Amino acid sequence: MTTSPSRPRTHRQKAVTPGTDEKRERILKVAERLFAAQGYANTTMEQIVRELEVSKPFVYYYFHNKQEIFETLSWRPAVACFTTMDFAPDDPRPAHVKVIDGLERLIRATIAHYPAAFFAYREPQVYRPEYLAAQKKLANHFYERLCSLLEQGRREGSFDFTETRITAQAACSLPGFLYNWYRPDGRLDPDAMVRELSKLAWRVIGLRETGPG
Amino acid sequence: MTTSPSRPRTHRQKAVTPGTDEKRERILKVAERLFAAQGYANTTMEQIVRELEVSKPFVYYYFHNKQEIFETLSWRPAVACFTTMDFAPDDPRPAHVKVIDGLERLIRATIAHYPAAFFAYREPQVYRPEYLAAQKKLANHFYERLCSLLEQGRREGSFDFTETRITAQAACSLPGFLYNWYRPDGRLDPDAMVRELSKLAWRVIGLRETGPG
DNA sequence: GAATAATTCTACTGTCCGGTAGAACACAGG
DNA sequence: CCTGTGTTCTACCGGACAGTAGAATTATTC
Repeated sequence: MTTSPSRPRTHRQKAVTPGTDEKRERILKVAERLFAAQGYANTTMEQIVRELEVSKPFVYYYFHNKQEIFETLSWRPAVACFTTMDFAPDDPRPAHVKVIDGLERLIRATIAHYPAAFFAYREPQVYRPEYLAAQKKLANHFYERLCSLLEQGRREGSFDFTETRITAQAACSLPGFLYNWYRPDGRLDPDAMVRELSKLAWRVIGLRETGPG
Repeated sequence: MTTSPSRPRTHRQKAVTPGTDEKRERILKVAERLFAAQGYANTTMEQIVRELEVSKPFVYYYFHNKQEIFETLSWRPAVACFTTMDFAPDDPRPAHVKVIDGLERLIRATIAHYPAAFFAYREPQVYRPEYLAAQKKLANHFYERLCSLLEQGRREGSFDFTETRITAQAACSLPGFLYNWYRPDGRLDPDAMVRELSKLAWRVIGLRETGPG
């Protein structure tokens, strides 16, 4: 589940001329900044091409439409964030260690993918149903893993909570709500922010300071 | 600070004929539902008047424009939520009790004003600068109170945290991020949800189970 | 260097939608 | 009823904007 649920590719993308990826990335970079600052509807293709100093058909040659740009931008953060509770089948660590690790990875991934990581939270109505379905699948997968690990950790005496699902959602609210106050140029550097927020997220799940083992 | 930073009133609103408020509320109710489901840009005045079974000038008689409807809907929740850390000057309770109470009130107010309470989080780019300034003033006021109380409580040994501002933001992320997963018709009734979330928010600020006093 | 394909352009179109002009209607006071 | 004011209507406008037609240009292949 690392490929985007994108539209069927036309002949154009079949021939992957060197430079195509770079041009797509250049478009995406500008679009990301504008979408983040103004929202989807208030960002016009006109603005995007003006900042790129190209014409509209240039962009439409690399993307089918505005929506595809937005979905492309949104997909990578979604995958990065919602796979942070995936662990190797032979990972021997106990559940509570995995949760601690996973939450920190979630927070790190969220900050690493600023600001596109928040697009889906802010404007879910922009996406096609197919995209939303794929994203929901990722999210369900994530929360099932997390809840399962949480209950395992609770049985082992490492966590303390009553409502599993709500506790999971609450812990993930910390990174999820970041877009509302986090600024990359803030006082704390990203690493310090990740550590700080992780500690707070661990409290939500009732992590005992002195767990077993 | 309980009046909206709205446009100067025209002659029309001066004559408050009985029934005017009801009609405004009726419009607001429909608009709130549509804005929540589809976002601001995807909701058309056409849709709003169709659901109301009136004509466009009917709505434009009670509101200057679409934006004013959105701002009106957003303002009441903003006031309700951002005044939850205000306490009477002679309130004798210790800081940690005020914070506990305030956080619970914040969560209750957020849920009570579902879904309009989340409009500003999702589409801040919709508002006029004047509105945003007024809202920011409310928010600053709120966080100053909260941070002040947090540090007071920490000095008294009731809380445990290092970064005041981040801790405050993290605690408020729980209600703030609710729009992403809370559904009013969910398993828990609103009261139970408020209690549950409050307990989790208290953990974020390092509330000691057995505080002094 | 001719032929073909890929890339990028200028200039345009069609649609959607917020908002309005101006008429019609309702209703109060006299 | 007549007059003025408040309310609601039908019908329309103008602008913004996503997306495209078709030509021009550049790269590639033989």
